[in-house]
Amino acid sequence: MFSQSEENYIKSIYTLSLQSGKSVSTNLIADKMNTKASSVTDMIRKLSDKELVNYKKYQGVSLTKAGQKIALYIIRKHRLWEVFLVDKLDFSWDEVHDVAEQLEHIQSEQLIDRLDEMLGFPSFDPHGDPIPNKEGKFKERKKILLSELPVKSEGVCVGVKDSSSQFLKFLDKNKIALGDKVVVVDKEKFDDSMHLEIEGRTVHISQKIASNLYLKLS
Amino acid sequence: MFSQSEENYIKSIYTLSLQSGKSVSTNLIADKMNTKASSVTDMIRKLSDKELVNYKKYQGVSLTKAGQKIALYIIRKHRLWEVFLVDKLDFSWDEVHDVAEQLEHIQSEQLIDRLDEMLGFPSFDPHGDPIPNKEGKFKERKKILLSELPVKSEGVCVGVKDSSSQFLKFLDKNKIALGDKVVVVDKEKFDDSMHLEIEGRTVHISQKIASNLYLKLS
DNA sequence: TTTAATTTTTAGGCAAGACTAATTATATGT
DNA sequence: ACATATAATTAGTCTTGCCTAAAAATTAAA
Repeated sequence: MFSQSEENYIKSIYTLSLQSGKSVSTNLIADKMNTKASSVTDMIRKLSDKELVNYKKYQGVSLTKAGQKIALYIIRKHRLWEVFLVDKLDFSWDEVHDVAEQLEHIQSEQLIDRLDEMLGFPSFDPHGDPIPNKEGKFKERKKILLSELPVKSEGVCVGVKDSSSQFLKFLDKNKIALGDKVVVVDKEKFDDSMHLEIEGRTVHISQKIASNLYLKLS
Repeated sequence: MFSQSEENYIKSIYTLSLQSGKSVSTNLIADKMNTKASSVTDMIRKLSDKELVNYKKYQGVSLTKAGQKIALYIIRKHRLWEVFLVDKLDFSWDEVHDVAEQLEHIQSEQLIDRLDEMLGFPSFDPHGDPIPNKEGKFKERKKILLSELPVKSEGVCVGVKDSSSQFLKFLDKNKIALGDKVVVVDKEKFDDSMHLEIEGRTVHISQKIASNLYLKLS
């Protein structure tokens, strides 16, 4: 139906749109995709011809309804494969991205439906990101960055903002996992680092860590 | 490492070599791959530069040791995915080929190792074809075409020669599956059709069917 | 063995997707 | 408002993988 390259552009435009809210610039896409602005312009014109993006020269792009539908389906596939790799093949959450990036392009609706079923129709992937259902709908969980929490408050770890291998490995090393209960014991005024109690243990983390961990209030 | 197209050529050359025994002609490859002889020549020169095939102009091609290793790894991946689809996702054996054709190109040794483990290190795929292990070794089962069996002999169904959807669906419809015990009750001199007893049931099949079913003697 | 038929290779081209360099719009600062 | 900086687009090229048509090599037939 669509080439891998087209799918990758659509996915990138989707995630960049989410972050910025409005239409996305050529350079931003080029940066994200490690390619050049001119290549982006080429592809955008192609996607525009197929009516997957709204595009006026020099005005940035946004996905059409059709484009969004495709984006959500690719994301669905990516995240389901991540769950599969972690739950069924014992990958750790920092190892799944590159493989899922390949698997997300496999074309077989039956495969994805069955996989979904086998995994018990999961709503979130191993990083806490929501998985669109067959209709493209998903429930965004009400979550807040740990760094935003005041002293004495508590919550449960439900996701990561940065899902780079470095960050995930750091969390593993410090035994911080999704589902863990977190209490904010104290905050340092000087560097905004935080003293926490995680599943009973005392932990001290930097502001940078705190601003990449999502909690749900409990 | 190698493009999908390169991998597909390598796989085709491998299977055609098995059948013919000797080096494979350009036209044969073109036929199998639904492409043109000139395209085959192009690709063969490319593979020859990478020392994956032995090639002298007008003399056909054969795989080098390196090429064989790659072929076996692709076949390993293809057949493991077929087992996965049938055993874990309840695909029927006539539905798996196209999806496995895509999945076989996913690059992740870890993925394949874990998949292999999850499936219990299977030795044969759903059609009875052997699965190479991590080192590329596999045991070819001693098997014989049902059509070669004399009256009164018996065996167990272990594989199919033709694995087209039509043939597999025919077998399903007639409740003939791998593992079934088969007794040759009688043979018609006129059309070489056979009267069988399969798992207790009486079945009458044409010569064409019999010459596409592999049995192991029991 | 010499010709005819077949197979294979070469030559030249096309589309997708990328790139560099040059050009044109838009945005910014004074 | 105007010059300049930045961003986006166009023009032209490259590689991969495919194609058609023509030429060359091999094989088969008389």
